[in-house]
Amino acid sequence: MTVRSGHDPESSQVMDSLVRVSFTVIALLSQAAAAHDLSLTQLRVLAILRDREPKMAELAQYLGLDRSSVSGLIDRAAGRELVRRDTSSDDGRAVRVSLTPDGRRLARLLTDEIGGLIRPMTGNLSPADQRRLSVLLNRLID
Amino acid sequence: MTVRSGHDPESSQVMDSLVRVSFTVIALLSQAAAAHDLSLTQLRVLAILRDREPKMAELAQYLGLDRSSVSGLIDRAAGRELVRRDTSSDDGRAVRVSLTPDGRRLARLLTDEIGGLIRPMTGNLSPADQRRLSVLLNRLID
DNA sequence: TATTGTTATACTCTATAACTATA
DNA sequence: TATAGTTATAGAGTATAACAATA
Repeated sequence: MTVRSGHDPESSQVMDSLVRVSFTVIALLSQAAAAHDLSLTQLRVLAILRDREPKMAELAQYLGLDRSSVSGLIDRAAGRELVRRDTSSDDGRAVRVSLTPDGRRLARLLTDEIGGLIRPMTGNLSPADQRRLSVLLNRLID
Repeated sequence: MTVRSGHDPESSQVMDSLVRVSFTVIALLSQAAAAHDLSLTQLRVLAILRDREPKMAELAQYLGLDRSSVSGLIDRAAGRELVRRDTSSDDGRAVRVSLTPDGRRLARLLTDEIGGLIRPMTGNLSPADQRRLSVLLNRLID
């Protein structure tokens, strides 16, 4: 995936390295997920639910997916006992999703394994360069 | 997607920003592809074929997919006249894949549109910082 | 026999449209 | 009526296994 477009060479080069690194990182995440028979999307579900117990519509919002797609995702995750559906007490229509103990354990394990996969890349940099990279990356998304 | 693991804080922070930026970049690429009714994988196919005319097995290698999956991908891309299959002259079993003129036009257009989507992010950085970021990112993957 | 590519099959992911139940 | 969620359906992406053609 090369991004060439008739602009400043700095701009093209940084876009190019960004895209290449992004594909690499996402491939590592997918690999970690696949090792536990999870898709990248299911990995995202577990990551989101680590810090939240959203309603279905909120989860769909986080994931950027249609509510109907999330129904299927949660069906399959619940079938594996990774997540649980609870009907809301205040709104009889709403369904709140949360991690089961198994789901939380797997989420933690995945976090560690992903760290192990990415660290070989970042380990090429000195701690100071890691800080610099982190600052520059954060300025891209803040 | 947060990567926490009991190591140096620099290491965790850079991994975290890497993952977040990677998701953002991949989402932009998917968005650019979707605007032309392409999946991220089909976008990758077009990008790979810009510089190569691989055999099916080689293309599968580049994509990291099974040959059977690539058969379907190329079926659909060929159905849209974006790519062409040619039987190899030297090996009667092999099939060589290449972009059609339409495919090449679309690949070029996508390159420009992706640049337009990513530049707002990188535009926050000075040319000097862009160079620094590029150097640091390249050290992750070289 | 081994390799290249395709096909058959099955499953996940995703969206759209139609539906149920609740507000 | 409007909203939350599910279901039905369809299509893309993916892998595994079985196959035909060629080496």
